[in-house]
Amino acid sequence: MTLSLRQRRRLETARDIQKATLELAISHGLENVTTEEIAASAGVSTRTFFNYYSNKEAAAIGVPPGFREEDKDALRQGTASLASDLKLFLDRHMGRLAADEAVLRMVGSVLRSNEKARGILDGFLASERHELTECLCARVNDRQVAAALASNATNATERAISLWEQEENLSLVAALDIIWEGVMSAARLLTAASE
Amino acid sequence: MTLSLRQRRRLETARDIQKATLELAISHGLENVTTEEIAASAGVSTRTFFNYYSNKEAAAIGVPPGFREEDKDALRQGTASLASDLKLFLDRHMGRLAADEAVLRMVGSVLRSNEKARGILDGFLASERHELTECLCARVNDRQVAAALASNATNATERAISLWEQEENLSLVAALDIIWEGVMSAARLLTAASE
DNA sequence: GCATAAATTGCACACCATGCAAGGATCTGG
DNA sequence: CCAGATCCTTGCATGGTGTGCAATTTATGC
Repeated sequence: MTLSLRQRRRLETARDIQKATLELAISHGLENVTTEEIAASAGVSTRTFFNYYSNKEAAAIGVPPGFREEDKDALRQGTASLASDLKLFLDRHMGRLAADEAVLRMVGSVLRSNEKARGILDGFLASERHELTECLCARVNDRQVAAALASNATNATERAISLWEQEENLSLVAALDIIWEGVMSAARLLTAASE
Repeated sequence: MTLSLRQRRRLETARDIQKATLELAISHGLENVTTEEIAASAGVSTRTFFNYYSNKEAAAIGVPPGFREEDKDALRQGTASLASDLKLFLDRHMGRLAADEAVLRMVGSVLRSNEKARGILDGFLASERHELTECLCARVNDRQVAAALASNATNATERAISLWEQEENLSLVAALDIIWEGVMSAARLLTAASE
């Protein structure tokens, strides 16, 4: 086995706490739930709750999946057009997010009403954006351009998730397709008749 | 006079509290400053502090200037290329932000280290993005494309501010020029050899 | 097994944020 | 200029948040 008993238990309680947080948040609203209630519902002491997460908003968000090294490598070394390589990268990442749709939907609901939670996620997204910028520097040789592309990409992901939340019967990857189409149209509009 | 004594005083104390918050945050870090200290420094009671702002992060951010109706009208009814009309719009907005550079710099410093503050600002930016999306719908007739353009625009503003914070001797509008160049290059790269 | 490291917990404490009610300042119309 | 309405400020009480510390229990590696 690759994980020790201690490590497995740690991951397990972390998940238990997040699960308890999200369930209580969905039924009563995160603002109206105390850390004490969450801890009790997860079967740990209040003090232990704070050993895992620094506050209830962080507990609700948990640890979102980051980019995979393999995917980043593929993007850096891709030989197709930048647009299609980038789309492929986002598709893979989105596929990973889709693995936990239930959690994603609950987290989204919390984010809509809680400022603090948004801030925590925003910090996480900022570091993802930075990571992607570094990665894209291997393709474009200009940091500002790489940053613009990375912003486009992470924004597209966010908007795709938001679209998926609104529309029933629309998968995450299908939502990303729609959003990406918009991104490409916007790029064409911006370049049209300029210069 | 257009404002009553009451209204003027209200604006004034709101500014006093923000000023006190930012000054204390700069010298000690917002985390290490209590609402009690801020209130005392602003010359009001703790209770009054909370009558103006719901927490110290909101007090630090204050009320950022939103988009002007005149600028939005100009964007909706613009006849030049979309890219240049949008750039003009952003330039005007940035000029307005530049009017209070000192505050902007202090707020930026707070945002870098405070999650809750980021979340509050992010909520504000989301509503600005939404506003801009509505506005752009008058130009592009497709909501997803408008949303992509609006994201590009607000992201460019954020990155321009961040660049301005890093580089000494670079004005806000000059920073926006650099960032915008990157946005346009990115758009060209995305459209190149695709389709 | 046994020493070591890590996890859990209770407790104390400072800080945050809100409701309520009393008192003071400002505004409005006569 | 004054009386009532309205808004603003404040103190107080209260419940929730988050951290430091020390004691106890539970894995781990030798």
